Amino acid sequence: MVERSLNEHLSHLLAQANRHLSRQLTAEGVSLDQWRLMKVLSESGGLPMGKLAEELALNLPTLTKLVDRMVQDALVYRVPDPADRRKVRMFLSDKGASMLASQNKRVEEHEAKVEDNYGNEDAQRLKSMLENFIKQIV
Amino acid sequence: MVERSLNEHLSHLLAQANRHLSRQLTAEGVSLDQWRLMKVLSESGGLPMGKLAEELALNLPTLTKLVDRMVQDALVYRVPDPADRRKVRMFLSDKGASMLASQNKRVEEHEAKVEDNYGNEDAQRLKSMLENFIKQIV
DNA sequence: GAGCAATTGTTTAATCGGAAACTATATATA
DNA sequence: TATATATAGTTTCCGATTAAACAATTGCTC
Repeated sequence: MVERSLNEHLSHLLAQANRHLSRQLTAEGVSLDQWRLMKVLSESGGLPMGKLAEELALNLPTLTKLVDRMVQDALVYRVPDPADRRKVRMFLSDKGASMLASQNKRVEEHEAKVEDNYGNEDAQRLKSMLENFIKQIV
Repeated sequence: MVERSLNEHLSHLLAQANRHLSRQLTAEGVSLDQWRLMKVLSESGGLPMGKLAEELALNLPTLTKLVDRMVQDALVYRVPDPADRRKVRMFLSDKGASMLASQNKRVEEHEAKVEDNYGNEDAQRLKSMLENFIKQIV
Protein backbone atom coordinates (compact mmCIF):
# COMPACT_ATOMS: atom_id res chain seq x y z
CA MET A 1 0.00 0.00 0.00
CA VAL A 2 1.80 3.04 -1.32
CA GLU A 3 1.07 6.40 0.27
CA ARG A 4 -0.67 8.83 -2.00
CA SER A 5 0.66 12.28 -2.70
CA LEU A 6 -1.60 15.25 -2.09
CA ASN A 7 -2.41 15.54 -5.78
CA GLU A 8 -3.87 12.08 -5.78
CA HIS A 9 -6.41 12.96 -3.11
CA LEU A 10 -9.87 13.87 -4.26
CA SER A 11 -10.38 16.09 -1.21
CA HIS A 12 -7.37 18.18 -2.16
CA LEU A 13 -8.28 18.44 -5.82
CA LEU A 14 -11.82 19.47 -4.98
CA ALA A 15 -10.61 22.08 -2.52
CA GLN A 16 -8.22 23.56 -5.08
CA ALA A 17 -10.69 23.58 -7.94
CA ASN A 18 -13.42 25.04 -5.78
CA ARG A 19 -11.30 27.82 -4.35
CA HIS A 20 -9.82 28.96 -7.60
CA LEU A 21 -13.13 28.99 -9.38
CA SER A 22 -15.07 30.56 -6.55
CA ARG A 23 -12.53 33.37 -6.24
CA GLN A 24 -12.73 34.06 -9.94
CA LEU A 25 -16.50 34.21 -9.76
CA THR A 26 -16.87 36.59 -6.84
CA ALA A 27 -17.71 40.01 -8.25
CA GLU A 28 -19.45 43.24 -7.36
CA GLY A 29 -19.71 42.12 -3.76
CA VAL A 30 -21.66 39.02 -4.76
CA SER A 31 -20.02 35.89 -3.41
CA LEU A 32 -20.47 32.47 -4.93
CA ASP A 33 -22.74 31.50 -2.04
CA GLN A 34 -24.90 34.58 -2.46
CA TRP A 35 -25.24 33.85 -6.12
CA ARG A 36 -26.10 30.20 -5.49
CA LEU A 37 -28.67 31.25 -2.90
CA MET A 38 -30.38 33.69 -5.23
CA LYS A 39 -30.26 31.19 -8.04
CA VAL A 40 -31.91 28.49 -5.95
CA LEU A 41 -34.64 30.90 -4.93
CA SER A 42 -35.23 31.91 -8.53
CA GLU A 43 -35.72 28.24 -9.36
CA SER A 44 -37.73 27.31 -6.28
CA GLY A 45 -39.04 30.36 -4.52
CA GLY A 46 -40.53 29.79 -1.08
CA LEU A 47 -38.03 27.23 0.17
CA PRO A 48 -37.76 27.05 3.95
CA MET A 49 -34.41 27.68 5.58
CA GLY A 50 -33.70 24.02 6.18
CA LYS A 51 -34.13 23.01 2.58
CA LEU A 52 -32.10 25.98 1.46
CA ALA A 53 -29.28 24.99 3.78
CA GLU A 54 -29.37 21.49 2.31
CA GLU A 55 -29.40 22.68 -1.28
CA LEU A 56 -26.35 24.84 -0.65
CA ALA A 57 -24.55 22.63 1.86
CA LEU A 58 -24.50 25.49 4.34
CA ASN A 59 -25.24 24.89 7.96
CA LEU A 60 -28.25 26.56 9.36
CA PRO A 61 -26.70 29.22 11.59
CA THR A 62 -24.44 30.28 8.74
CA LEU A 63 -27.41 30.49 6.43
CA THR A 64 -29.42 32.50 8.95
CA LYS A 65 -26.74 35.15 9.04
CA LEU A 66 -26.11 35.12 5.31
CA VAL A 67 -29.84 35.68 4.85
CA ASP A 68 -29.79 38.44 7.48
CA ARG A 69 -27.25 40.33 5.40
CA MET A 70 -29.09 39.73 2.17
CA VAL A 71 -32.34 40.89 3.76
CA GLN A 72 -30.49 44.04 4.85
CA ASP A 73 -29.49 44.52 1.23
CA ALA A 74 -33.09 43.81 0.18
CA LEU A 75 -32.05 40.95 -2.08
CA VAL A 76 -34.34 38.39 -0.45
CA TYR A 77 -37.16 38.38 2.09
CA ARG A 78 -38.63 36.08 4.70
CA VAL A 79 -42.26 34.96 4.86
CA PRO A 80 -43.38 32.93 7.88
CA ASP A 81 -45.26 29.82 6.78
CA PRO A 82 -48.87 30.07 8.00
CA ALA A 83 -49.32 26.28 7.86
CA ASP A 84 -46.29 25.57 10.05
CA ARG A 85 -45.23 28.56 11.99
CA ARG A 86 -41.81 27.19 12.77
CA LYS A 87 -40.94 27.50 9.13
CA VAL A 88 -39.68 30.56 7.30
CA ARG A 89 -40.10 30.64 3.56
CA MET A 90 -37.55 32.57 1.52
CA PHE A 91 -38.18 34.59 -1.60
CA LEU A 92 -36.15 36.59 -4.06
CA SER A 93 -36.96 40.31 -4.23
CA ASP A 94 -37.10 42.30 -7.44
CA LYS A 95 -33.77 43.83 -6.60
CA GLY A 96 -32.44 40.36 -5.91
CA ALA A 97 -33.73 39.15 -9.25
CA SER A 98 -31.94 41.93 -11.10
CA MET A 99 -28.75 41.37 -9.11
CA LEU A 100 -29.05 37.70 -9.97
CA ALA A 101 -29.51 38.46 -13.64
CA SER A 102 -26.30 40.45 -13.91
CA GLN A 103 -24.36 37.98 -11.83
CA ASN A 104 -25.76 35.14 -13.95
CA LYS A 105 -24.33 36.88 -16.95
CA ARG A 106 -20.89 37.14 -15.42
CA VAL A 107 -20.92 33.55 -14.22
CA GLU A 108 -22.18 32.15 -17.52
CA GLU A 109 -19.53 34.07 -19.43
CA HIS A 110 -16.74 33.02 -17.17
CA GLU A 111 -17.77 29.39 -17.05
CA ALA A 112 -18.27 29.32 -20.80
CA LYS A 113 -14.72 30.55 -21.26
CA VAL A 114 -13.35 28.06 -18.76
CA GLU A 115 -15.29 25.20 -20.33
CA ASP A 116 -14.17 26.20 -23.79
CA ASN A 117 -10.55 26.09 -22.74
CA TYR A 118 -11.01 22.85 -20.91
CA GLY A 119 -12.92 21.29 -23.75
CA ASN A 120 -16.68 21.37 -23.80
CA GLU A 121 -17.17 17.65 -23.95
CA ASP A 122 -14.83 17.05 -21.07
CA ALA A 123 -16.46 19.82 -19.08
CA GLN A 124 -19.83 18.20 -19.64
CA ARG A 125 -18.45 14.89 -18.54
CA LEU A 126 -16.77 16.41 -15.50
CA LYS A 127 -20.04 17.95 -14.41
CA SER A 128 -22.01 14.75 -14.67
CA MET A 129 -19.29 12.88 -12.82
CA LEU A 130 -19.41 15.45 -10.05
CA GLU A 131 -23.16 15.18 -9.90
CA ASN A 132 -22.93 11.45 -9.36
CA PHE A 133 -20.16 11.90 -6.88
CA ILE A 134 -22.24 14.29 -4.81
CA LYS A 135 -25.18 11.88 -4.75
CA GLN A 136 -22.73 9.29 -3.53
CA ILE A 137 -21.30 11.14 -0.57
CA VAL A 138 -24.24 13.15 0.72
CA MET B 1 -29.32 30.32 -25.32
CA VAL B 2 -31.10 28.43 -22.56
CA GLU B 3 -30.38 29.38 -18.97
CA ARG B 4 -28.63 26.70 -16.99
CA SER B 5 -29.96 25.38 -13.74
CA LEU B 6 -27.71 25.46 -10.70
CA ASN B 7 -26.87 21.77 -11.07
CA GLU B 8 -25.39 22.40 -14.47
CA HIS B 9 -22.88 24.89 -13.10
CA LEU B 10 -19.41 23.63 -12.40
CA SER B 11 -18.93 26.22 -9.66
CA HIS B 12 -21.95 24.90 -7.78
CA LEU B 13 -21.01 21.25 -8.18
CA LEU B 14 -17.49 21.90 -7.02
CA ALA B 15 -18.70 23.84 -4.00
CA GLN B 16 -21.09 21.05 -3.03
CA ALA B 17 -18.62 18.24 -3.51
CA ASN B 18 -15.89 20.10 -1.68
CA ARG B 19 -18.02 20.99 1.31
CA HIS B 20 -19.50 17.58 1.84
CA LEU B 21 -16.20 15.84 1.55
CA SER B 22 -14.25 18.34 3.62
CA ARG B 23 -16.81 18.12 6.42
CA GLN B 24 -16.61 14.37 6.42
CA LEU B 25 -12.83 14.52 6.61
CA THR B 26 -12.50 16.97 9.48
CA ALA B 27 -11.70 14.96 12.61
CA GLU B 28 -9.98 15.28 15.97
CA GLY B 29 -9.74 19.01 15.48
CA VAL B 30 -7.77 18.59 12.27
CA SER B 31 -9.40 20.46 9.42
CA LEU B 32 -8.92 19.60 5.78
CA ASP B 33 -6.65 22.64 5.37
CA GLN B 34 -4.52 21.68 8.34
CA TRP B 35 -4.14 18.21 6.96
CA ARG B 36 -3.25 19.51 3.50
CA LEU B 37 -0.71 21.88 5.03
CA MET B 38 0.98 19.15 7.02
CA LYS B 39 0.94 16.82 4.05
CA VAL B 40 2.59 19.40 1.81
CA LEU B 41 5.28 19.97 4.40
CA SER B 42 5.89 16.25 4.74
CA GLU B 43 6.42 16.12 0.98
CA SER B 44 8.41 19.35 0.66
CA GLY B 45 9.65 20.55 3.99
CA GLY B 46 11.13 24.05 4.10
CA LEU B 47 8.65 25.71 1.77
CA PRO B 48 8.36 29.47 2.29
CA MET B 49 4.97 30.92 3.16
CA GLY B 50 4.29 32.19 -0.32
CA LYS B 51 4.79 28.82 -2.00
CA LEU B 52 2.74 27.16 0.69
CA ALA B 53 -0.10 29.60 0.10
CA GLU B 54 0.05 28.80 -3.60
CA GLU B 55 0.09 25.06 -3.09
CA LEU B 56 -2.99 25.26 -0.90
CA ALA B 57 -4.82 28.10 -2.64
CA LEU B 58 -4.91 30.04 0.62
CA ASN B 59 -4.17 33.72 0.67
CA LEU B 60 -1.20 34.82 2.62
CA PRO B 61 -2.83 36.50 5.63
CA THR B 62 -5.08 33.49 6.10
CA LEU B 63 -2.10 31.19 5.96
CA THR B 64 -0.15 33.32 8.44
CA LYS B 65 -2.91 32.88 10.98
CA LEU B 66 -3.43 29.21 10.28
CA VAL B 67 0.30 28.72 10.81
CA ASP B 68 0.18 30.81 14.01
CA ARG B 69 -2.34 28.37 15.45
CA MET B 70 -0.46 25.32 14.29
CA VAL B 71 2.76 26.70 15.80
CA GLN B 72 0.86 27.19 19.05
CA ASP B 73 -0.10 23.53 18.86
CA ALA B 74 3.51 22.66 18.01
CA LEU B 75 2.54 20.93 14.78
CA VAL B 76 4.83 23.03 12.58
CA TYR B 77 7.63 25.55 13.09
CA ARG B 78 9.09 28.56 11.33
CA VAL B 79 12.72 28.97 10.33
CA PRO B 80 13.84 32.32 8.92
CA ASP B 81 15.79 31.84 5.71
CA PRO B 82 19.37 33.03 6.27
CA ALA B 83 19.91 33.60 2.55
CA ASP B 84 16.87 35.86 2.22
CA ARG B 85 15.72 37.19 5.51
CA ARG B 86 12.31 38.17 4.21
CA LYS B 87 11.48 34.53 3.77
CA VAL B 88 10.18 32.15 6.39
CA ARG B 89 10.64 28.45 5.78
CA MET B 90 8.09 26.06 7.26
CA PHE B 91 8.72 22.63 8.69
CA LEU B 92 6.71 19.81 10.18
CA SER B 93 7.50 18.99 13.81
CA ASP B 94 7.64 15.45 15.18
CA LYS B 95 4.29 15.98 16.80
CA GLY B 96 2.98 17.27 13.48
CA ALA B 97 4.32 14.21 11.71
CA SER B 98 2.53 11.87 14.07
CA MET B 99 -0.68 13.92 13.85
CA LEU B 100 -0.34 13.75 10.09
CA ALA B 101 0.14 9.99 10.18
CA SER B 102 -3.07 9.34 12.07
CA GLN B 103 -5.01 11.82 10.00
CA ASN B 104 -3.59 10.26 6.82
CA LYS B 105 -5.00 6.98 7.97
CA ARG B 106 -8.46 8.44 8.49
CA VAL B 107 -8.41 10.26 5.18
CA GLU B 108 -7.12 7.27 3.22
CA GLU B 109 -9.78 5.03 4.74
CA HIS B 110 -12.57 7.45 4.11
CA GLU B 111 -11.54 8.22 0.56
CA ALA B 112 -11.02 4.54 -0.18
CA LYS B 113 -14.58 3.87 0.94
CA VAL B 114 -15.95 6.77 -1.07
CA GLU B 115 -13.99 5.75 -4.15
CA ASP B 116 -15.12 2.16 -3.81
CA ASN B 117 -18.73 3.21 -3.72
CA TYR B 118 -18.27 5.61 -6.58
CA GLY B 119 -16.36 3.08 -8.62
CA ASN B 120 -12.59 3.05 -8.54
CA GLU B 121 -12.08 3.58 -12.22
CA ASP B 122 -14.44 6.50 -12.29
CA ALA B 123 -12.80 7.96 -9.20
CA GLN B 124 -9.44 7.72 -10.88
CA ARG B 125 -10.82 9.40 -13.94
CA LEU B 126 -12.49 12.12 -11.90
CA LYS B 127 -9.23 12.92 -10.19
CA SER B 128 -7.26 13.24 -13.37
CA MET B 129 -9.98 15.39 -14.89
CA LEU B 130 -9.87 17.65 -11.87
CA GLU B 131 -6.12 17.86 -12.08
CA ASN B 132 -6.35 19.06 -15.65
CA PHE B 133 -9.12 21.42 -14.76
CA ILE B 134 -7.05 23.02 -12.02
CA LYS B 135 -4.11 23.53 -14.38
CA GLN B 136 -6.56 25.19 -16.71
CA ILE B 137 -8.01 27.77 -14.36
CA VAL B 138 -5.06 28.67 -12.15
C1' DG C 1 -55.74 16.57 25.81
C1' DA C 2 -51.44 16.75 28.95
C1' DG C 3 -46.90 15.83 28.85
C1' DC C 4 -42.87 14.66 26.26
C1' DA C 5 -40.13 14.33 22.17
C1' DA C 6 -38.97 16.05 17.61
C1' DT C 7 -38.54 19.72 14.30
C1' DT C 8 -37.34 24.43 12.72
C1' DG C 9 -34.90 28.24 13.09
C1' DT C 10 -32.22 31.88 15.78
C1' DT C 11 -28.82 33.60 19.09
C1' DT C 12 -24.46 33.60 21.54
C1' DA C 13 -19.57 33.34 22.18
C1' DA C 14 -15.47 32.16 20.23
C1' DT C 15 -12.73 31.33 16.26
C1' DC C 16 -11.61 32.11 11.55
C1' DG C 17 -11.23 34.66 6.98
C1' DG C 18 -10.19 38.42 3.73
C1' DA C 19 -8.81 43.23 1.99
C1' DA C 20 -5.89 46.86 2.88
C1' DA C 21 -2.22 48.86 5.30
C1' DC C 22 2.18 48.12 7.21
C1' DT C 23 7.20 46.32 8.23
C1' DA C 24 11.38 44.49 6.82
C1' DT C 25 14.45 43.02 3.51
C1' DA C 26 16.30 42.74 -1.10
C1' DT C 27 17.13 44.52 -5.78
C1' DA C 28 17.62 48.02 -9.39
C1' DT C 29 18.79 52.63 -10.96
C1' DA C 30 20.87 56.95 -10.99
C1' DT D 1 26.00 54.73 -2.40
C1' DA D 2 21.73 57.00 -1.88
C1' DT D 3 17.00 56.61 -3.49
C1' DA D 4 13.39 54.28 -5.48
C1' DT D 5 10.97 49.96 -6.44
C1' DA D 6 9.77 45.21 -5.67
C1' DT D 7 9.12 41.20 -2.80
C1' DA D 8 7.80 38.37 1.51
C1' DG D 9 5.19 38.22 5.44
C1' DT D 10 2.52 40.07 9.18
C1' DT D 11 -0.93 43.00 11.43
C1' DT D 12 -5.24 45.35 11.76
C1' DC D 13 -9.94 45.79 11.31
C1' DC D 14 -14.08 44.08 10.23
C1' DG D 15 -17.10 40.67 8.44
C1' DA D 16 -18.11 35.53 8.25
C1' DT D 17 -18.33 30.74 10.22
C1' DT D 18 -18.99 27.31 13.74
C1' DA D 19 -20.71 24.58 17.71
C1' DA D 20 -23.63 24.81 21.46
C1' DA D 21 -27.42 26.59 23.76
C1' DC D 22 -31.93 28.46 23.22
C1' DA D 23 -36.93 29.51 21.83
C1' DA D 24 -40.98 28.43 19.43
C1' DT D 25 -43.99 25.33 17.34
C1' DT D 26 -45.63 20.85 16.04
C1' DG D 27 -46.40 15.82 16.52
C1' DC D 28 -46.75 11.71 19.23
C1' DT D 29 -48.28 8.76 23.01
C1' DC D 30 -50.62 7.56 26.87
